[in-house]
Amino acid sequence: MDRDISQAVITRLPRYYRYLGELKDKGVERISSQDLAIIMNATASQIRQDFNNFGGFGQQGYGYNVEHLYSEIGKILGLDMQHHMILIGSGNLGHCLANYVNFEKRGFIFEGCFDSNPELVGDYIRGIEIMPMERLEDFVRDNNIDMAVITIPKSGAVEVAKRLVNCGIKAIWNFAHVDLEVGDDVIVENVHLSESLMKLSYNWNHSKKA
Amino acid sequence: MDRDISQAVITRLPRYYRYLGELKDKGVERISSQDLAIIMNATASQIRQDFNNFGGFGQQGYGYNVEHLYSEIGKILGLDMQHHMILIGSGNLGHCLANYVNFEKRGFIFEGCFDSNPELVGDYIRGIEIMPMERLEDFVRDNNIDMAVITIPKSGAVEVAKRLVNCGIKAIWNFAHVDLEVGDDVIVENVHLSESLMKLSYNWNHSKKA
DNA sequence: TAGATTGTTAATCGATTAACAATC
DNA sequence: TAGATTGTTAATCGATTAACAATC
Repeated sequence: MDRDISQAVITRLPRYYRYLGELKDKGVERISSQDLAIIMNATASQIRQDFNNFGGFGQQGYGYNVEHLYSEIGKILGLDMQHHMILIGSGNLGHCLANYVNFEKRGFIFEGCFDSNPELVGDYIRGIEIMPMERLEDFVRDNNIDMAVITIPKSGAVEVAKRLVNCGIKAIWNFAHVDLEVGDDVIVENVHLSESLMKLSYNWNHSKKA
Repeated sequence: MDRDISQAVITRLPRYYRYLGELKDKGVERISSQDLAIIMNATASQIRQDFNNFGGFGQQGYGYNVEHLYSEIGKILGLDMQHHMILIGSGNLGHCLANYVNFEKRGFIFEGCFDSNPELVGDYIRGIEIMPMERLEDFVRDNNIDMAVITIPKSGAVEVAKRLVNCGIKAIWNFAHVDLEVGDDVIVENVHLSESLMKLSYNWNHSKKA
């Protein structure tokens, strides 16, 4: 159905979702693209174009029904489905992600955690058992895992990604500072924190001179 | 000097920096835009355009000297300077960031940490003292702090950002899931983890149907 | 010198914004 | 019905890619 939507649009969807959720919580029933544009600091034109990639959610002369639009965007993002996830690496970052209660609310459920450090094996993070890396393949197969989160250092990440792909994982949320080489049928979403910090550094340095 | 470089270019700089660092570590002396393009999965044309935003780093018939280019991009990104940072929030995410040894190597130094939970005050994260929020303004002024990292929940983030701006902070690395409202002279770099995860979710859902 | 490869201009492509007819 | 606001087409803007003259 909705093939070849640009990543620029996809990147904006969660932000729409957030603002619509806030409006919904405030009890706002309907909103025009113009008013939403003001709140979100965007253009009404872009908002209408973005939404129309997925079908007509609005009504002429009325605007958009907040609750309906919110729920539709949620579905587009796949938030109406359950995602069974595993965590590779149980360091601070892994802990932090496992503790994000909001993830679970949105259908992202951590089913297991793996760590190469034998001393941590057997511990629990928020009810999730830490297992040895050897158990990875079996666990993925037995528990219908469809997403993996890589929070280990870059040195081990490429190898782990290969194993994940080999046992059928199709989505990887990668926090290791490498570009993972996977096939076209595997989706990788990178969070490169140090690159984000360098970007801040650049913009800070260069704004001072303006 | 180098005004109005597009954010698309800036976003790519840290990635160039990473690949050039790896080449340097491997002992590679020079590289052409063509070869770099292959390694990085980009186009030679884009690479040359990007570099030329900042001046001519290459030489016709030769290519680019890896070590020189690496060091120049580092300077452009401000990695040759020290950044004095504070951490707002000492949860798992704060811990994880404070423990990134590579940040310190690149000149990003955590000087202090603040938490509203009185039970944590007085503890240390990697040698950094956790202080009560009341001490924020004084500490910033006395220690030449120029960057702040917000790792507290969204509910408190807007208020804290205001206080940071009021005491002169010009760069905020924001992990709270809100858009901070700050003046034009303050740089905010957002890391919205849940939006990143939703994007992964979208792409995963929609790739299956292809 | 000849070959290689940059720096840079021109062409293309894609994304954003503007405009307006359709319609609630 | 008249006013409001969408859905959508057309215009603009910006970013990427291609081409090539300059030059090491």
